[in-house]
Amino acid sequence: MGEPMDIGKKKSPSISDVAALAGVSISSVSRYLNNGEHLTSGKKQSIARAIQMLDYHPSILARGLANSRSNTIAFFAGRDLLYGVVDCIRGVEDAAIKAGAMVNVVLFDEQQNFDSISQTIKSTLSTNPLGIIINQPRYGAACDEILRDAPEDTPVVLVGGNRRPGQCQLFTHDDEGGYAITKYLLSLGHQVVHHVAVPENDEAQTRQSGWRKALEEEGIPVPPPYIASWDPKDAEKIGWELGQEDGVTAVFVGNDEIAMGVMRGLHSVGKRVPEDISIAGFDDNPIAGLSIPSLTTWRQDFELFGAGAVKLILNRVNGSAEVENDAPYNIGDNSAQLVVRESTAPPPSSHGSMK
Amino acid sequence: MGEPMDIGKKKSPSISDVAALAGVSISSVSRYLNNGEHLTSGKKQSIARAIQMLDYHPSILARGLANSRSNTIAFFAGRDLLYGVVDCIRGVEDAAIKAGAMVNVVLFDEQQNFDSISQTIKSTLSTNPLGIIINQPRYGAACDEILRDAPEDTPVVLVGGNRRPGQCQLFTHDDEGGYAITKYLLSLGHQVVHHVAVPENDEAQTRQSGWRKALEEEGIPVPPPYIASWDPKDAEKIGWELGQEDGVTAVFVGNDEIAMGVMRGLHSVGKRVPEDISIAGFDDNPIAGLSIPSLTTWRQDFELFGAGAVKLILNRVNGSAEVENDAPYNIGDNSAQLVVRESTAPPPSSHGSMK
DNA sequence: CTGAAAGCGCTTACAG
DNA sequence: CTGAAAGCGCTTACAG
Repeated sequence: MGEPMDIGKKKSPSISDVAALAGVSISSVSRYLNNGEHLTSGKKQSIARAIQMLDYHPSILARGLANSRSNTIAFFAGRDLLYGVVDCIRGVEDAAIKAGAMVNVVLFDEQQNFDSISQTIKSTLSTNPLGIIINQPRYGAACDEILRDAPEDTPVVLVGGNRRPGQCQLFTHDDEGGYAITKYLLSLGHQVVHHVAVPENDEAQTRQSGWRKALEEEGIPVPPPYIASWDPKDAEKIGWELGQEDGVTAVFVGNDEIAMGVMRGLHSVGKRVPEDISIAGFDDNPIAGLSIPSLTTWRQDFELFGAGAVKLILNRVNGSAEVENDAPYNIGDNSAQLVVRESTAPPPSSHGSMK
Repeated sequence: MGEPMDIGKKKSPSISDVAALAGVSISSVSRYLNNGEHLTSGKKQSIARAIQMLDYHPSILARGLANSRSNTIAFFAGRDLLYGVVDCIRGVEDAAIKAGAMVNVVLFDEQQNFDSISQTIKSTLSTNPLGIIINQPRYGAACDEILRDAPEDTPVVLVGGNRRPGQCQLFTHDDEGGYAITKYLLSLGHQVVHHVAVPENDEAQTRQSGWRKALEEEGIPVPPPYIASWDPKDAEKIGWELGQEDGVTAVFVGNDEIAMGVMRGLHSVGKRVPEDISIAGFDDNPIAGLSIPSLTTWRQDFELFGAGAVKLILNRVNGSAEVENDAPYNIGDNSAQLVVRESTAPPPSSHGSMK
């Protein structure tokens, strides 16, 4: 009974197998696994050897049950997975794996009925996650639900989205980027910079607010921004309009894909980029380097972002709350920067200024 | 002792709370949860009500432990997440949620040392997943390891990648697509179609083999394909070369992003697309509609693909093996199709054929 | 149809 | 330092 040489190869070894092989109690193995304290080095060694020989891996399930704290980080995001989110997930996965944790990616369909979303959230939470990351919580209801259901001692980190007072929340450099890009365009000699905004709530810290600030600083009247949708066709239409408007020589577009759509619209009315009109995007989506012309844009390191969220969770779990809940937090300051490519240039010879 | 009115709001209710409230045994609640058989309708109702009132959700952890089968599907993919994989994940998530299952997305870094990957795999498997999906197993070692460690009764579905005999494996329509695109280009009047291949093993059923077949069918000598890397810069260089070669009027490129790189190279030597050279891509990446000119390409429904993988797993779990392990499987035949856009046209007036 | 009991694999006080 | 025991929340034979 309990011979270590079973033939049925697939039943994976449990902690009791290890204990038996090492000749110690289950408790000791557990201690070894968790911190290694209070153990004779002799026992330590034999346990280590047993684990080694058996190729033992603790059951995440059992641990989670016993601990009421599983070794998993729940990552929630909308199913549309806009650019940036994927990189963020990658950053989360990498950081989690390094810390020996798993990631549970949960995508909720923002169109879906709330009940279904709520079910998913509750099931996920029944997993006793170590911590929770919510990416770009644009869909308020789902975010609310998660926040409501999460146990009080489970750290939650929001990434992007509207500011939610009282929550630990990471922000991208949207405002800073919008400001920098606009400044750059002005420095090229443009009299004014127009803006095509991504569909988002007009909050204080956005690409749009950065653009606005840069203009106001120079005393330039702020033209009404165009509001794009996520549909590229709309972007084309906007480009088509912009191309026919007078005095437009520089446009800062809220993201790279929309910028490409705008360029198509411009092209359709015979405007050249950057000879006639300069275009700048945002994000540094890999495609920004592939368009003709390639796009000047603002790069952000979303992987670093995801990694940062994991770090915050781990810190909290370990008791050190590096960030106050009520203070938004910008991460990785050296990871964001202007990337100048082919789509921006000085304005066409500036005769005829309307001064 | 056991009053249902605890104030501490966050401790979520367990099956015993439900049993107590409903006035039945835990076993009965469990039966209700699992199939609803052998229960008086009276009991059923009171259990239902109790679940309702308590907002009870079974613990995935405990279920997984007790069942040696958790309600989770493990999805493995390389961390680079090439286009298509993200859509596939989405399809997997949707289908899983509909079936009441969770998805555990695990990204392994193909550069990483094998030990680390192996650890991650074993931890994931310790979760007793319902089934396993491995996306594009390009990194053989990781795939081998998963296959080795997976319990025999856990269904594994491979998505794409090199054919692994004996495994249940889903394939995209690469061969068919390559064939169709090449045929289309020939039908436009081009004498020959060149090919820029994505970096992949040259197996039987690829975009490249489809291209080859189409050419051979017409008795056209097959020119040596260019082999691209995943680096767009290389694609530009290839475009630059192609633009200077004689007699090149049509190029089928193995994926949309690389096609955009090729177009940049062509543009840099003054070749116009499609007036001088027709370009076709592959995948119907959203960016294919945004380039100037927009790309003719071959669309595949990767979401359907992911959903198909889930369906296969669920079928197996339920005992009905719809697909034989030793037969590769193409899914969703009506989901793949040629998409004609602006980048393809008849060849420039065909005087001077080298016949 | 239904309940008491054992077990899934671990952790955590509790006694040595 | 170390082990026996109870418990985490569920499921599954086993007896009614």
